Amino acid sequence: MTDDAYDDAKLEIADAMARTAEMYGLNRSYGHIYGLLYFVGEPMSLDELVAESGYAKSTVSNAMSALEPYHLVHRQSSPGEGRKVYFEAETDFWTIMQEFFEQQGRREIRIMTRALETAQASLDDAPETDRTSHASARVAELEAFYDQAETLLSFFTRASPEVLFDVVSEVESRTVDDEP
Amino acid sequence: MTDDAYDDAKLEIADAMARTAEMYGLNRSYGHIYGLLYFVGEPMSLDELVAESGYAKSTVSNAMSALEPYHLVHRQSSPGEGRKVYFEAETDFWTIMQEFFEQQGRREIRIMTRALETAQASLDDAPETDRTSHASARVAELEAFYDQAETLLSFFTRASPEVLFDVVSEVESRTVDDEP
DNA sequence: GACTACGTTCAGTATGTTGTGAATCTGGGA
DNA sequence: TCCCAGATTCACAACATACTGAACGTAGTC
Repeated sequence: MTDDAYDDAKLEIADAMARTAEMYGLNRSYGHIYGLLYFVGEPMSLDELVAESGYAKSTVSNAMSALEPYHLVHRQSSPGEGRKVYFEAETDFWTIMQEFFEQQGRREIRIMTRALETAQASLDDAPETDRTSHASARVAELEAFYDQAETLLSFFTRASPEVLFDVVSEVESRTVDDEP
Repeated sequence: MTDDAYDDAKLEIADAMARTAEMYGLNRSYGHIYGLLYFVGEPMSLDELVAESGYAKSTVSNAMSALEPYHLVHRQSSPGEGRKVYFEAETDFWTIMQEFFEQQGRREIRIMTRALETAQASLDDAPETDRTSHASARVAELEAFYDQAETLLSFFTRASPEVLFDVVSEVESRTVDDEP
């Protein structure tokens, strides 16, 4: 039971990470590999990860390349060990989350605002009818929404967790005070 | 140029929605169809959506079934029109977003906390070694993170946009005051 | 400068997803 | 009750993604 209990725990975490990764649009198995790396806690080489995970080396290599841009893993090469690289799991989940939502949010905002500008321009060119003015209103609504979204996004991706918690507990107590 | 400009705008929006949907893990074409419905602004039947989008009826039907749980579309059946149903796009993006993150966030928290409990139990069963105590620490960190995450999630998915904006501008001005 | 130990890239297979038209089901009206 | 107009379900073809082992490239060592 000695190794097994440890391995059970490891696989439990890796599996949960796999499912979570999927929710974020990342590859299931990349989440699994990240979970192993996170659980073990110390830097591992590609070959160690292969042994640990059972995936092919190419898969693990691709996983690392995919996880790096999100800063979920860090690459470390130690001198005197040739080309060998070690990977370490990032453990600061707040930063990971903030970066993720920053990236995704910015992308969405960019896509939508560009489209909204173009659409607005088209509608302005068209002769005004019921349809076009209705559509213009919709476009304007969306523009307003994304303006607001950008403000909130900037705040939440820049604020420290401490500030966020202060704010929440403050507002929460404020609300309680307002109750009859 | 009359119809064309209107249609250009429509497709621009639909395409942006398609790409955005993809970012949320929803089917690209379902996002496209939602975009059309949103842009047109009035309820449409399946057949109208088929004509509008060019997709097969089964695709549109599946799209509606997929979008309904997120409350992105609403089904309306008017009496005296047989079985015919009309679909209307939800336009309140704040609520949509809040519901989405509520669903996703809860799911992630559930998956992770369950796994963390199980893992903790396994580790408690195992004889204490360097590995297990290290892993226990990791598990505890994650538990702490998800506890905090739950608090923030509850706040952001329940607060009205007005409250959120008040908070942001308040904190923002506070920060400015603190500058030298 | 050549060998070695590694990481990365590549082409192929296996698996999953998307969109379709035909078949099926079902509520409402006659 | 029997149709009919509509929605839903299904099996399938087209397409995309994931994982692999083998080939390749390359930094470091001798």
